[in-house]
Amino acid sequence: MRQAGRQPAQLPRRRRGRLKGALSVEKGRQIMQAALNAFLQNGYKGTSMDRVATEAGVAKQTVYSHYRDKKALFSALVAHVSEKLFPLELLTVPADGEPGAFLKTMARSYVEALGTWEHTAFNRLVLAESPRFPELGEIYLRKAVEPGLNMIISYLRQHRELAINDPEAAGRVFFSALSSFAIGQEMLQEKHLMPIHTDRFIAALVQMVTEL
Amino acid sequence: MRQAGRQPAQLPRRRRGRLKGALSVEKGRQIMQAALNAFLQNGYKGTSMDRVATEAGVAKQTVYSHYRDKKALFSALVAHVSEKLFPLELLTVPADGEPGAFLKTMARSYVEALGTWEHTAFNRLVLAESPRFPELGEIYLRKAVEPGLNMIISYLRQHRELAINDPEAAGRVFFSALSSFAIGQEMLQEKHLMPIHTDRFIAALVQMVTEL
DNA sequence: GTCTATACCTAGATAGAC
DNA sequence: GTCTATCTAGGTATAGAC
Repeated sequence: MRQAGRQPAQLPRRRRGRLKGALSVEKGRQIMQAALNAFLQNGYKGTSMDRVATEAGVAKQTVYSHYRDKKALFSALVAHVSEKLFPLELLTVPADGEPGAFLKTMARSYVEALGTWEHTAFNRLVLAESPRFPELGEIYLRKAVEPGLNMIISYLRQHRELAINDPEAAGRVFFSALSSFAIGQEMLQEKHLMPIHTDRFIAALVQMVTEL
Repeated sequence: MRQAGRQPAQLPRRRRGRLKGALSVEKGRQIMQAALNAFLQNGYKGTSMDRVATEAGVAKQTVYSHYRDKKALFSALVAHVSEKLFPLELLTVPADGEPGAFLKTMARSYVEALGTWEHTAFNRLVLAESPRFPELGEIYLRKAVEPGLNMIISYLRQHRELAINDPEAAGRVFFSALSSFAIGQEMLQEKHLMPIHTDRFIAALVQMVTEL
């Protein structure tokens, strides 16, 4: 009797469940996309839940039905970005080839990847909010920094002909220089204020590493 | 007649002006100090004028009598910090000495200077707010980056025995690596998550520059 | 210049109908 | 789950007395 009220097998009116919730997954994506734009553009404090809801084209309460509060939305976004934004394809080490050429190619694609708007904005967000969200820094290091760093270190270690006596430290120097270059050029607009061509920077860096 | 109302020569009641405004300069310092702590700790949006006033031990309106609005206070703070925080003493080039030793010493003091809490917080603030306050990035580059960069470039250029064919690019690499190291270790807490000893990093970097 | 008090708004988060 | 409407706290900035 009571159970009949649920009409478990009848499927009235529409075929296949999620009658009103049919848009749920889609709205979830809209919310995440809106949050992405908003947080990357305006930072954590500068982003309001109102704005996220409006830009996602949903009511604010819908955002709150997907995420407990603002912090939860932000955490979900960080996890999402960390998954999507750092493709590890370019970290594959080719079987052979001249080290200088490989390092230049690798450096160029790294700088290019870091130079996109999304990467720049995300890096900015991580640096800005890491004291308030300590897990941010760790996620960033583990997902974005460490893989590339380990790759370059193992590469330098394998190529004995480079005669590098501390590959780990050398790898860090290499990686640090590239990061700082990309960050400076994009985040601080050095590209306009004190520009230097990417190829020239990379050439100098690679020369230092290879011609020890 | 009308002018007599101003009592220009009489000095009634107390000697030498600023009767109630006697604390004005002192309060100004308190406000700037409070603003410094607040902005460096919590960022622009995260800092309220209420909090600045409270921590300065003055009324909010007093803050507004010193600065037109929040943006003006922030700008004044940036100018203040840029003046105070970057001592150029350590940028003096010694007459002679072995290049490797000099570069190591210079790198060490640079990293040490960047490693203080105030520098870290200020760097964070600049990176976080530069899209909303474009002048921030420029001030930072002109005051904090360019002097040191120019020093190292001219040093590398003068020491022909290092056989560096592009001193400007090499200087940038040197500086970038140091900045990124300092930023990573402090701002992202790499010192805890993927630590490397400063001396080891610097040794590798200097070796790259000197043993081309 | 400095204070107390307040106007006005936007923020995050919730209530209740559907 | 989704919407409209609303609560409450805290934000920037101002008014007016002293």
